[in-house]
Amino acid sequence: MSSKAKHLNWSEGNIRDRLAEELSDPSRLARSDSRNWLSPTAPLHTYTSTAGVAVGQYGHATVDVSLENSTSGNKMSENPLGIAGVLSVGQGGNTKPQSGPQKHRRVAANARERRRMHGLNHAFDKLRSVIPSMENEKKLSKYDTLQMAQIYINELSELLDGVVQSDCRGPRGTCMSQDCLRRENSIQAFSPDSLTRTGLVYAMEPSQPPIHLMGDARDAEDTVGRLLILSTSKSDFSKDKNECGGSNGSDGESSLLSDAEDGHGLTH
DNA sequence: TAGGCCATCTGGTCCT
DNA sequence: AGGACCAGATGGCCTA
Repeated sequence: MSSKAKHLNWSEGNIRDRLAEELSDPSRLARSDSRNWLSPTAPLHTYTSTAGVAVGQYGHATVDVSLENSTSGNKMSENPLGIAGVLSVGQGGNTKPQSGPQKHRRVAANARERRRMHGLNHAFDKLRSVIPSMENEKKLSKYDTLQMAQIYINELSELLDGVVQSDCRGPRGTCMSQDCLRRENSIQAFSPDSLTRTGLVYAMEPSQPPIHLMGDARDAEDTVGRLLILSTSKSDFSKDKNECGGSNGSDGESSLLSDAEDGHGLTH
């Protein structure tokens, strides 16, 4: 099994174990609170490039990477000409020569863009850190991270719904609106097609009818309980991703649109 | 060696 | 005007 496929070896038990772990230690939950991530008092983090080179320290919105220090593991920045030198060469190829002020603005814009992307990568790292995954595994790609997060969140929602339901089993009509809406959304993300898209296959008892839950009054817990998330081969995963419209979803708009049209794409 | 993933540069657009 | 955001282009690294 490939490393990526092993990443996808999620089971309900895996996720529930992870959740139980989180619940058993309130401090972990606090650390996992996304509101804390956005706190201006968040500690500085050292961003480490894929080559293991620290390229800057930043707390959210207070990133400060000087042009001189903004080297990274990427070979681009190892150009002896430095960042400014690369400018004249131009990544895009047909870069017009720029005069002093223009060049300075471009250099500043490049630095801002780098910081922005580093912040984005840091956010991805934070997201990866709260997603259950196999130990000593290769890092999830960005695309995989988003897919996994979606599944994880939906699973947590299901668990939460289970807890809430056991606590407040009132008259059917009283807790329908919000709760049921959320459950429908959760189940929607677990539809067979969405699992296939994320490289997960589903299995259910052969006697059970196909799952098309949107607008269906089928009991959520019963249905989710019949879902068994299995690992799949990387080739299947790649194929599915291709069918989804891109190798890594970087064609974003089109693939997301097609997902949305199907009714179970990434929720925005 | 091809394909996947990523970092970076770049120019355009939108927003404040 | 300047910054944030976005998508396209490019090239490097890694793996099957």
